Amino acid sequence: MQYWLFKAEPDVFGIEHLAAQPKKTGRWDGIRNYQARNFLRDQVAKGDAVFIYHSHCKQPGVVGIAEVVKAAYPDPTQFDPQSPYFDSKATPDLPRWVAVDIKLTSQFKQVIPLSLIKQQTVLENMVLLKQARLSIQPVSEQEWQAILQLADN
DNA sequence: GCCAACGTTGGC
DNA sequence: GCCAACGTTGGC
Repeated sequence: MQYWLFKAEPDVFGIEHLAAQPKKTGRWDGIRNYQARNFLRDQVAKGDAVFIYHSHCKQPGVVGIAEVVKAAYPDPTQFDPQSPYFDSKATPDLPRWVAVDIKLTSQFKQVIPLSLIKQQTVLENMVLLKQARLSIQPVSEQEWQAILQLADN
């Protein structure tokens, strides 16, 4: 089993939206970056554990944990002209982008803020800190445990 | 809202 | 294939 961090903008689709889905399970779609896509398509597997991270908001940080319940499949939004994620170069025969389904398993009482993560020596090599703009990224087991210890519950 | 970092596009 | 122009991300 592998660990991941998925970024979300809470104004668009954040942990609150996921929590409001039936069975707290929803589609993680709209990923339009090749490096993130490759992780999602080739490595993210059913049963993997995911930190949900809120970016572009007042208090950026890790807000909860989800589990991958369905591995990569073609992201339907790429075929939908009404969707902001529509891609005219993608076809059902040659899909370009993928989505996964995740189920919310834990919502932290308090955000684990980026500012706190930055203070941890064990976390200084996190992809989150090294490569700021990657929206799907691997997390090592050591990093996973260190962040869990920062959770207030 | 600003701006640095970095990804993508397209002319040549 | 290079690289300038442009667009997006995301912390602050």
